[in-house]
Amino acid sequence: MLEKLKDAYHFIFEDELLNEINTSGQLKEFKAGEMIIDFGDYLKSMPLLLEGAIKVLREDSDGDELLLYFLERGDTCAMTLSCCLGTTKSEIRAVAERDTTLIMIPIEKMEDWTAQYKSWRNFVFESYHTRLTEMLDTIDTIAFLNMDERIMKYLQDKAKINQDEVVSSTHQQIAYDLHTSRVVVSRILKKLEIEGKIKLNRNQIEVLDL
Amino acid sequence: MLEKLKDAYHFIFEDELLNEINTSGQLKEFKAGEMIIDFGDYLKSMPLLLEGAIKVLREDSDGDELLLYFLERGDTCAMTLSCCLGTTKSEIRAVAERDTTLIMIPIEKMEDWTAQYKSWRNFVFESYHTRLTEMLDTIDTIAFLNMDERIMKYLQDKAKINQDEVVSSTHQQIAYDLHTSRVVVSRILKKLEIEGKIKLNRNQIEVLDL
DNA sequence: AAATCTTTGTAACACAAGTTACGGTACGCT
DNA sequence: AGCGTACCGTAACTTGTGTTACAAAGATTT
Repeated sequence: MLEKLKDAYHFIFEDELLNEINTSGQLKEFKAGEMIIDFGDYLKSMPLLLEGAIKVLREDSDGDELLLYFLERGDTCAMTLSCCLGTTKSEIRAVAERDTTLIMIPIEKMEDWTAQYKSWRNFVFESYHTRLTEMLDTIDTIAFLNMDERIMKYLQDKAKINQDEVVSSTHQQIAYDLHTSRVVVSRILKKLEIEGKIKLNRNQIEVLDL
Repeated sequence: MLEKLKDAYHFIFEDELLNEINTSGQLKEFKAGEMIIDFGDYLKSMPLLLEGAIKVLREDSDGDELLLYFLERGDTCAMTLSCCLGTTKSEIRAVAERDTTLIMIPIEKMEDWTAQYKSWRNFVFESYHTRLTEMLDTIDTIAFLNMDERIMKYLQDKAKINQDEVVSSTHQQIAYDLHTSRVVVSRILKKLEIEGKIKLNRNQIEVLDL
């Protein structure tokens, strides 16, 4: 574990802190598709992402979903972060986008480290900052783009996150993430294919325009 | 200034810190409608809200606006906060919603206080948390509500922020904030009036259903 | 009061996106 | 091979929202 940890975080944290994380953190693995956090969960530990990718979702009262953003190595879930501190319920759902390993840090440690390590404080602030920026981007996408553009952006993001220009999703799954209907997705995907931006196959979409 | 400061923040900060804020902070006043921060501004100080209210906007590449949220007494602009730390440009515009007084804190102080005062750290974390929550709410509103509901929510929020059930805005101003057109706003407002939820007058909308 | 400007109301139309419906095609299973 | 299921394509229609156009009502200036 220490190796993976150093691999991902040695730029950010000093050795002493890395060792602390190593001793008090707990390694957890999730298979692609597994749920990591659900709405309303109380969190007693904070996740640091070592490998893989996580997608973070929002849900409304009718159970309709909406993708917020993806998390990659080196990220932490800032929403979780603030939930930990406030011991409030989770406002989001987190699902493993692909096989993922993360370190769970007990929240008791967090306050100590915040007081003690400047690098930890910077990391926490940095995380909040990137998360806020990501949220702004999400808002821009929903508010200012039409569905064609949103789908294209979604595919590009997903290709990037999975480091694979072939996105393995059904039209229905995309529809859930973007809070629209399957028919709309199919229609627009076909249009994008005709425009030469993607190539369609069963369960697979090749993104040509990255 | 110290009085106002204590008035708004004595629950949160210890006396020592309040005194520090008092000596290094600078009082600023803005009239309703004045711009406080614009897109791309570099920030060399962080605002603490003493009195009044601020509205925070986002803008897309075409210059179209969208209201993100309102700030009240005791709030700070978490976007600004993270801009300060990263010394990056402002991603948002902040406009005085009504006459507003705030304290500008030089960013150099912030790091000292973060290391030194637990109450300051808590305040910063708390601010990030409420801001993220607010952003989630904004996303919910845009993604899951239709325009009727968005307008109603907007009016209720605005009435609350200004502590006045009469909202003094033109239809055009509302249209800008919600990123839609004046005609749409007029149409829906008329409908809401017929439903008995509001009462329309020139430049004024009385919110009956708070 | 006349002229002008701002704000609001309303109709008629355009268009993107959501819905319903149904057929076809690939895949897995027995 | 035959059957059932999941996935995809497409047409026809509805709905919500944006657009254009114009007129009327207040407010402001001259």
